[in-house]
Amino acid sequence: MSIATENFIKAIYQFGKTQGLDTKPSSIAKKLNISSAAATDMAKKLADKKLVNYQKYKSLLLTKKGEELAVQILRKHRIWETFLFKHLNLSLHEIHREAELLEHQTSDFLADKIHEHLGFPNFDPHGDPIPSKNGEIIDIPSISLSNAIEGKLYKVVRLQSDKKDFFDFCVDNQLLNGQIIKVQKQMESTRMTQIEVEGTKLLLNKEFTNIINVSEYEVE
Amino acid sequence: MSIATENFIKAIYQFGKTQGLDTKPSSIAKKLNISSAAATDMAKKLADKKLVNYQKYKSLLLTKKGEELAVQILRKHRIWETFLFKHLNLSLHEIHREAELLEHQTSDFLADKIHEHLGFPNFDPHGDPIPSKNGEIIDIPSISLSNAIEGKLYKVVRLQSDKKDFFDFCVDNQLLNGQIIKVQKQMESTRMTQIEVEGTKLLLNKEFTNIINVSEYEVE
DNA sequence: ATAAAAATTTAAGTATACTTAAAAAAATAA
DNA sequence: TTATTTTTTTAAGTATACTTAAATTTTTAT
Repeated sequence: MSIATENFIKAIYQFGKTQGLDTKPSSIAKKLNISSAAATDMAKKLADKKLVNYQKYKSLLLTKKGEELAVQILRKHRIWETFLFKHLNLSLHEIHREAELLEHQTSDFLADKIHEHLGFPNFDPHGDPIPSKNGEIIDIPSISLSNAIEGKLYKVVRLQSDKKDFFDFCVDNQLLNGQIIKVQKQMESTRMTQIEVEGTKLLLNKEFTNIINVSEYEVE
Repeated sequence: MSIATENFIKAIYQFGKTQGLDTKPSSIAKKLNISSAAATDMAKKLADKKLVNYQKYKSLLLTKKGEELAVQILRKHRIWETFLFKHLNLSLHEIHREAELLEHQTSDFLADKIHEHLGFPNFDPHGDPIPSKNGEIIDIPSISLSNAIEGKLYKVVRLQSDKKDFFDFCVDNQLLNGQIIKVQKQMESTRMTQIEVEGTKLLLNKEFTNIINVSEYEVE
């Protein structure tokens, strides 16, 4: 499978499955920086290969085969991220950038070796689950910080972004995986969220809160 | 630079520089499992990009720019090999296979990080030098085992092959980098070499001795 | 419901990286 | 030295992965 194909399949999977976004060819095109025409073209080719169900003017759907492929690419991506973070001390932003390249040239054999070397982790440094060899994905229920309830305590469980600015801000403000935070105010009109992290007040806009996933924190 | 381009440039470099072999398009084609026509085609394109000097019916020569590119790919290859050998315990055969893929998707940034993590080694597990960032290559003078002199002691300094059978044989017989061996007989007619390794006599044909490089061992 | 706007697809064309088959040049052998 | 063999190149064609521009379909707004 070519790199272009893998990235296309991956984009459909991520938009559809994990982000609940539209998977029309044009949406995928935007994500991959190619023209809509190129995306339609690719969609048809992938339909020939039974990786995608394609119907004119409709959203793209992965077949079972297509989804299995996507999950294995994701597995390699997240194994690399975990490795680069733990052993080479790269930042959350850097690991994504490098894993994005390496994932396409990683044999199943090598992915398994690295996973073993890491001690078979189930989550990557972003808090995203590492799919198993047979494609199982552990789901830790979490909600977007933008939907959290005022006054409650939450634990940060996922930081889903590939933007350097975002990660720099998170690191600077201790907004990292596992961190306990308190949601102080959800401001409906401005769609901003006020939280408290280690005694510091932070006012976050929706761009940020959409990307931070949290789970309710039960005080023992 | 595409993967095809990188592999082409690398093949010219290795045939010409380190193996003293012919670098006509057809030789490169054989190595890369493509047709001669495709190789001629590629040679012209690389000439346009000033990576190769191309003259009809002549051997291919890398320009300065082409050689610099080849050396940096080699650097990434050997950094990966060293890493996969040291940290993931892959065999000499496996590291080559995986590095062959990873080298093309490795940023300069990542290569440097891995190199640093390894403690800036100068040689890979095959005994081949890791080029520096500015392209310098340490040359340890060595000769092919096929040219070694009867009765003398030698140290194995390089195992240059990418074949599993070869490495399995070397491992089984302690023919590894750093190993001290004694050359007992060079048989002119059959072109075989008899050596002694840790008390065991081995009779090696030219296919093997060509690939094993040794340097004279001075007894203290 | 229909016209205008927006999105999507089709069509035509390009670059890369190949293929096979033919033509041309170089190497070799009588 | 000339003919034959071998090698290399050229020519024509294919698949992938794109592009822009035109045509078509869908969506939205009135």
